[in-house]
Amino acid sequence: MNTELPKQYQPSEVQSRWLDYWKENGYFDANPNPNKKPHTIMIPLPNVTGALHMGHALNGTLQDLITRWRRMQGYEALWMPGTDHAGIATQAVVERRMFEEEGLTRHDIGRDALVERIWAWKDSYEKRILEQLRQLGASCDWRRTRFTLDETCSKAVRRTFFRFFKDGLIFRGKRLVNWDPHLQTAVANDEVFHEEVDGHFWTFTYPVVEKVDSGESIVDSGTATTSINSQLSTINYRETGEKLAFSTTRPETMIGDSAICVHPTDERYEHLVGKHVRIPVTGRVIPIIADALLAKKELGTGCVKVTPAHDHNDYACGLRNNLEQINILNPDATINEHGGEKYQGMDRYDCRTKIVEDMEALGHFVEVEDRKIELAHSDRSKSPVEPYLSDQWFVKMDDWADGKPGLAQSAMDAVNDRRVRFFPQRYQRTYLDWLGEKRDWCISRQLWWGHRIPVWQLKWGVNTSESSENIWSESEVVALLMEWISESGLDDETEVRPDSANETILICTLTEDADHKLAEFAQVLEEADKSSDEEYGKLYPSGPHLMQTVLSLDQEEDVLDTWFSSALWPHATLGWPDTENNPPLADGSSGPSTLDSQPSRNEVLDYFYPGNVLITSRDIITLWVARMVLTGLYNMGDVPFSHVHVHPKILDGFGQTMSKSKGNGCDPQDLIDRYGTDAVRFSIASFAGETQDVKLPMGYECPHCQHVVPQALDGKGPMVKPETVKGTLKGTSDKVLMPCPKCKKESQFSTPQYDLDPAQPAARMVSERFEYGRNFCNKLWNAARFAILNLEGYTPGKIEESDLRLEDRWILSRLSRVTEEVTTLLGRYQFDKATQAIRDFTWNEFCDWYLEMIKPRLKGEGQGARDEGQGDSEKASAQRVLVGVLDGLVRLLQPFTPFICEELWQRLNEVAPERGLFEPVKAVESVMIASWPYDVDNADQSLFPPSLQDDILEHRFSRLQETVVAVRNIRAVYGIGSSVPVKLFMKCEPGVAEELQVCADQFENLAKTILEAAGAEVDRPAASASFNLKDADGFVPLEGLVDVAAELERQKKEADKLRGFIRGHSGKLQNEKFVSNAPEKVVAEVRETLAGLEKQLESVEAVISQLGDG
RNA sequence: GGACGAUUAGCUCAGUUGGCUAGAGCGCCACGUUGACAUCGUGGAGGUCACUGGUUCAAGUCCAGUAUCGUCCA
Repeated sequence: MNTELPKQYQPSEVQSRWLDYWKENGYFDANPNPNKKPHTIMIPLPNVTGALHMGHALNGTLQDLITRWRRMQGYEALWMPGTDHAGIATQAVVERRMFEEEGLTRHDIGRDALVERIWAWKDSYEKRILEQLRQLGASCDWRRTRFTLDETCSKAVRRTFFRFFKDGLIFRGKRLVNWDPHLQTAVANDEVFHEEVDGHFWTFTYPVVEKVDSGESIVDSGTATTSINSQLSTINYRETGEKLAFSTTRPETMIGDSAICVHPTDERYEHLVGKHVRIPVTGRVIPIIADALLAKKELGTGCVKVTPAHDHNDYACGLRNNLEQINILNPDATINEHGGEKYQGMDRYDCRTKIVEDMEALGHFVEVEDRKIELAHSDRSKSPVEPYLSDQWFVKMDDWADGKPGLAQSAMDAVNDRRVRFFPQRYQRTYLDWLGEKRDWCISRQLWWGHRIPVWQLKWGVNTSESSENIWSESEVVALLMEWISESGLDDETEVRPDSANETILICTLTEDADHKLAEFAQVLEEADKSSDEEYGKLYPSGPHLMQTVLSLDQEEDVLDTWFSSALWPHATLGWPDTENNPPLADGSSGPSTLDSQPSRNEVLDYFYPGNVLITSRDIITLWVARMVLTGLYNMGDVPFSHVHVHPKILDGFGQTMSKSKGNGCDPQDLIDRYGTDAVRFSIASFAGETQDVKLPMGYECPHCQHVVPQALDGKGPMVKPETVKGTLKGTSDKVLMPCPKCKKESQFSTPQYDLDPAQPAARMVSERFEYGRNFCNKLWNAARFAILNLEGYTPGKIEESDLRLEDRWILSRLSRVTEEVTTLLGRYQFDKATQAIRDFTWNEFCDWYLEMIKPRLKGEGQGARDEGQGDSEKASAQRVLVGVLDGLVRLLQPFTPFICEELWQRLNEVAPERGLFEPVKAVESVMIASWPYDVDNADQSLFPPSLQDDILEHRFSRLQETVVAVRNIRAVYGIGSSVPVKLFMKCEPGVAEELQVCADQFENLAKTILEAAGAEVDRPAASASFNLKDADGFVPLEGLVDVAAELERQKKEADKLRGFIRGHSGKLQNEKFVSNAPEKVVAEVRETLAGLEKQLESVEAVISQLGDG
């Protein structure tokens, strides 16, 4: 490897080498270590639905940055990797693909076969996801990689559910859910999107009816015969002749109407409240109610129909007014028995048509208008969802009856008393507001992919038609069950609770073993010959009347909400609930132990829990973050992390969120291949500020001619595609070719909508914004290249104070500040500012000034060489400082750009294995394990301690910089080439003059300028251009070159500028109120500034008058 | 509908508790390539800080309202 560095940084060559090296040395591994403090980050587990996108790249970069930083700070830093089975999302994606490619539905192949296919999908994407993370340089402890359905996580899920169940926190209830009739599952709110569709807005009437006195005969009004268990069904009604008009977009729901609602203050209907109407198509009679929240006077007729079982607002209204909830749909969205003979079995949309016809025929149709309707769609199946009343399982979030804080409150308390802190802080509000509602958590999903709800239901009923007198009571069944459980040795693994409302006994199981035994039991119950006393006698040893009782035992079909398992991530991954053994590693072992004897406790859990920071995006603060905190408190008695950093979202160039369906997503690998991992990481870190989301204009680079085709919106909606592609892409599965506007050749283009054909040329995604990072890496590379080229003859050695020249002291002062600043900024998760601080230092200070200034010394041509023949020692000290600074810089950058830093560290190890400012030592074998250059707890012991920081020196240096810039400016204005020497005269105080003289050699070096004279006695030479600083005036004689008129113009402009500032400042000082009200310090500052400005103006005016004379 | 955020140079963004001449990167213009880097260097142009009011000696910054955009929750 001892070859010269190439002129350009070539990332791909470097990356694979160091990934292997790090892995071989186990630098990513974290083990319990009593000599170090732990630092734990749990990855926001990516879904195995698909490959990682830019959001993941951002998320991963920041976590890796913090992990690498903490590792260098001496923490035992664990970054726990893993993936989420993502229930609905993954099942849907597999089902969709299966249907598209083979025309099969899940019902065609069955539960086991589908689950098998999903596992295959999971295996393939998990592999891809983990590889993507590796390519990003993620320093996860890969041995500990977890998956939410693996054995370790499953145990945690079962234990948690079991504990919830035992504590009475699990219950079953009916809730209005978003029902996806296509997938036949409930869909979470966040899995629903709204889309405008063409619809109709019908207006109908219901006839008002009144009770018929008992005994009076009924005239043509029907009875509420179809009503369900309503007392109304036994009462007769007749029409009063009045009609109530209302509008609806879903006429079929009138089958399930429970009321008509008006506003309480609506005078038009005041007299009708409390009366009834009849639903013409079913004949059912329902009340007219008043509800201020549901009805709006000014909207339409002011009347609305209320269908509590099929509309979210109506549901709430139904609860407020104690209305009946009438479910009218089957799971496939056909009408159920409440439709009666006329409608039962019809699809909801067919029924809608039929009802409209019937209403019209019955004379209750008023009008219809076309209207755009916001319709909820399932994100997974893309089909409309129906609000639907169904049986679901819940976790109770509310407080206990005795006022003890419940799960939600405990998680709120943790944030309120700052055990968990949000960065930026404003996000804690999202968390607290959401938890504050204390809504019960619906944890059941009607899916096949996931953790099956570990509950069995035991039902009992009558065996024969003979007599039900002797049927067992609930307590008798429970007693029998308990006896069986005890005999089976399942006392600790099951929990039994009667669910009287559903005439069911619930049995929660903790283990698979218990499930097996219950399954066997169920089998026996099913097969038992109910007529054989002998058989039954074995089963049910007690009681002679069992022949009348039949038992059935079924396992719950639903699976748990994905968030149930991910809520446990922070402790489940560490092996909880096993508190006695370390969690298994990938190789099956339990990893190194700090205990000599056989471990008797789970050290990994003890050591790494609670974690330190969760780094995530804001859209899962509620669904995930809040639930991790509450399960952590519930299971572990402690919060899962003390900080939550919420980073920005990545948007496309049009400010839209990236998504697969919009086609604007981007595989980070495209960018990594194009710009290099470090460049991508550095750029991403620079984007990660506190307020703004990240807008990324993207383009596609033509593989033939490298022309970049920008992304464009498709003109109608949010779809994004290369601007040369005509037409819409939505719903297309054919691969679309993109013509290049420049070379006219076609290529595929990178899109999340389908996989590229690797055999064909493809236009990959590019974005100018990543050139920021690429250019920076190249700059750093070349700075290091320069240093290494100039280290010939380097010897390690302590740097004496007397060896340090102005630029050395300055760069050390600056580096000390920057290391301190970056440390502070990272501690606050201000990645954008940290990145900028490092870039500015590297580019604008280290490269632009320091490297330029030491070039003469490195060549043995410094001032010392000329004046005193000290060339060798000057060179040696320059090399030592250079190596020291570069060493520090590489350390500082390692968390941001690990690959280039490792490469440079290794190169440095070859040419300067021993280095360090004050005590040169042999450098460690990898920058990953080098120490962080700023020690927070012990600043004085830092590599670049604060004692190096020197305000006065930095001020002196600024003057040098300003002088050089001013001379360069004059060169540019007068078109004097940089190789033509010029002379410089500086008029200033003697002290300043002395300081200028000290760095005279640098004027020559940096600006090819000879400092002829400096001091108070200096006069403006004739025919010179001039400039002025705060404490000095500079003159550059330009014999023959100076254009008097132009120079006069330049100086007058300068004078005008100064006068403007002076006006502003003196205005302030003349303002009585300012002088009396503003703080003394501010007033003094203004005075001082004004004095300086006036002095400068004086100088400029002197020059102007001379020019005028000349 | 509620909460939060944003609106500053052509583009993407910084701008601390109000306080000296509002900054950066990219892009643009001019000049510059015999050894660190053209993924570069030097210099420069470019901003009524969305709008309207208010508070203040002083507002990009604080307050109120308006407009537009975004996110989350309903």
